[in-house]
Amino acid sequence: MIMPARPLIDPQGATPVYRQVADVLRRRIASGELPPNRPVPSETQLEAEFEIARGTARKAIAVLREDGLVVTIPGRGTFVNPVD
Amino acid sequence: MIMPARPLIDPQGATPVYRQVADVLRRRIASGELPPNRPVPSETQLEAEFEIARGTARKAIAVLREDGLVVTIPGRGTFVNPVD
DNA sequence: CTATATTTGTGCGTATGTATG
DNA sequence: ACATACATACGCACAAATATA
Repeated sequence: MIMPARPLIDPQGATPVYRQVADVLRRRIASGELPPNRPVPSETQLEAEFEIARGTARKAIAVLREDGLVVTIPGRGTFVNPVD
Repeated sequence: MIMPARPLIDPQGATPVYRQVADVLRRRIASGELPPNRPVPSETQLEAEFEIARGTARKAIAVLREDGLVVTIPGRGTFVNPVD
């Protein structure tokens, strides 16, 4: 039996896992679940929640950063952008 | 001369270094060498003792924390759980 | 109150090895 | 060959919490 340990992610899907994770976070930002100036889950937390490798978590965050949705502050974390 | 700088750890072994370190600490807890409410060696100390990277030390501690053997307090340290 | 040291938290960058599509 | 992903491990820097001088 294959356990669907990752409800929101489809590892077999056409879109890469890191994009799927980025999309989930994007939705949380859009919905207000992750409000401006609040930290996005850390790489470690993303690892645990989505059961992904650290590199994949970082890649997901990088997507949001490139889209200007979040800003990363070294040593502190990644935060939802107040602008927009 | 090859220095056996890591007596208790085998970097080439089948089990990951962070698990081996966790096992060493687990034994120290079980034996009473690390009694309840006493601090486990800090990440820096584990780095020095086992000659590992800090990330590896953190992962070893994380294993013990997931097993409920220790509790970590930011800014203070990680302590052997009194329960059990 | 300030300053310093210690410890944990977080992130960045890199590297190696394995596996899959 | 290449991209994706996982797992492991190294090293470095900055931030925050705590404790102490």
